[in-house]
Amino acid sequence: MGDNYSNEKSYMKVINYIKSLIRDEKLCIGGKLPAERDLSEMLGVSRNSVREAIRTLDIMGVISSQQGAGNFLTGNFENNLVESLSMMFLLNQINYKQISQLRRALELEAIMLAIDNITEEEIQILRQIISQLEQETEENNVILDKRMHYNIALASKNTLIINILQALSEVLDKFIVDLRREILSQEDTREILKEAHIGMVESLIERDKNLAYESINKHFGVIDLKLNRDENEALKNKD
Amino acid sequence: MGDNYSNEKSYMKVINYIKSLIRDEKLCIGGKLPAERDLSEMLGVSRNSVREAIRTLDIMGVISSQQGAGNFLTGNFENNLVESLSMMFLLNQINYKQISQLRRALELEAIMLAIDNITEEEIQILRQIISQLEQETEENNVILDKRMHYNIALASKNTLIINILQALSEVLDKFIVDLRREILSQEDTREILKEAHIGMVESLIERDKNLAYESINKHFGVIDLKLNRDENEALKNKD
DNA sequence: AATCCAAATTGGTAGTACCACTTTGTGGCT
DNA sequence: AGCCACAAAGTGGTACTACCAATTTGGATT
Repeated sequence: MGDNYSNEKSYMKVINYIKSLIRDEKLCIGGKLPAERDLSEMLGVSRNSVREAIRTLDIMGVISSQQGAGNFLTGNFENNLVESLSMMFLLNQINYKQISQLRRALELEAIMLAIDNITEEEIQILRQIISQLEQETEENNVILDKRMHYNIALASKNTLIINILQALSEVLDKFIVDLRREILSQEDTREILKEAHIGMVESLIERDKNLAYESINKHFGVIDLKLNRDENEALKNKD
Repeated sequence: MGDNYSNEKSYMKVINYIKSLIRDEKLCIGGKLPAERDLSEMLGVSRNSVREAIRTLDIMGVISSQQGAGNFLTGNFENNLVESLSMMFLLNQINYKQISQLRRALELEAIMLAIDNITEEEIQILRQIISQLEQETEENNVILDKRMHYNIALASKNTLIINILQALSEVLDKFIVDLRREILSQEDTREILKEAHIGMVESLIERDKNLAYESINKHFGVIDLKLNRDENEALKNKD
């Protein structure tokens, strides 16, 4: 009966209000939200509820809080993805293999889009990274590796894919330092990986989608090999 | 100086504590979290802070709150993704095209994985959906379309990809009902889409990755066409 | 043994008070 | 006039209390 609409949770009122501010362009990125006490009064909810909403938007990456200054609309979503993926990991809902498969799909799409959209400057950056790969310290290789993938993603010009790839990279850093290090420390796999990387950059220079496809395959072939071996060992340990 | 480590925000203490419960397997999916008042006392923080943490985990999809009963560990992450993507939309950080590109990448990976992993039962389900596509009501087509994509995703056995695709589908539903309806209401595009769908199922039956690739291309070719046309019209309207 | 109702439990919300940090503005100094 | 310092105001961070609303629990009644 009583359609009094008050079933809406208080903190949702706040979130929806902030959404409406964004929609009506009364609030833009970088802008400052009304003070918590003001929001509280305006919407007729307690400051607790306001803060629950703010905290939520904070974790989502929509806003960032600065004590003493205010809450500001930002729009950094990578961190949110990292948190979510970490949680999925913790809950055993995903494993390395699934992340690797997702990453493979996105890297492939990214490089294909990059071939269509990359600029001359972006190619220069990649050329430079590749040439630096020659003076290989193990430590440097990890950094250069990440920088290369990141720059290819950037060239795709797809914010969403860039963000997700970045988040995946961070999660992998957090959970499988060992695997990355192992791959890079072995002569043979490192060599294949290097070939794959060079192939990827080459494909961007030549706008060669077939080469891109092959290179991505080569790249993730190495990783899958390791993952499958780890999986088998895990199974053996169960006996 | 004062490395007193108390810089950690109170609500982060709570989140980390819950994470540790999960890590130590003292808390499993479906399990009930300690009561808010207990958490508050245990960790030496106010109930406010506990609630900010709980709310955050709630929005992330990690837990779900039931008034009077308790907070329970769930692990439904789709909703979180939907919220985040909606926000990115609102903030104009992403557009239809980028979502479509991401979806294309995931659909492709999903069908490739499905070819390797699909079971006989899952194929039967898809066969049935395809045959139902013949008796085409516009309304039904939308539903069947979604069901088909979802079942292919399921067959990939990659939770992460399944979740993201599901989230993308919901976001698209929320924001571009018109586009979907338009594509399905036009004789020519609908026909191509149907061919693509049949091709996708066919490729799963025959374990034919080339056909899968072609079919995905055909499928998203239709969508991209519409998107590009919309984009051009938007540009024209700027004059 | 099954049912029902009251009490305890637990999440949802409001309000107040105070701390910590930042911004602002005012007054005094050069 | 311009600069600096310091006080005041503004704002997020946290704690505590009180009460409401829904669920669960457990004992009394049948």
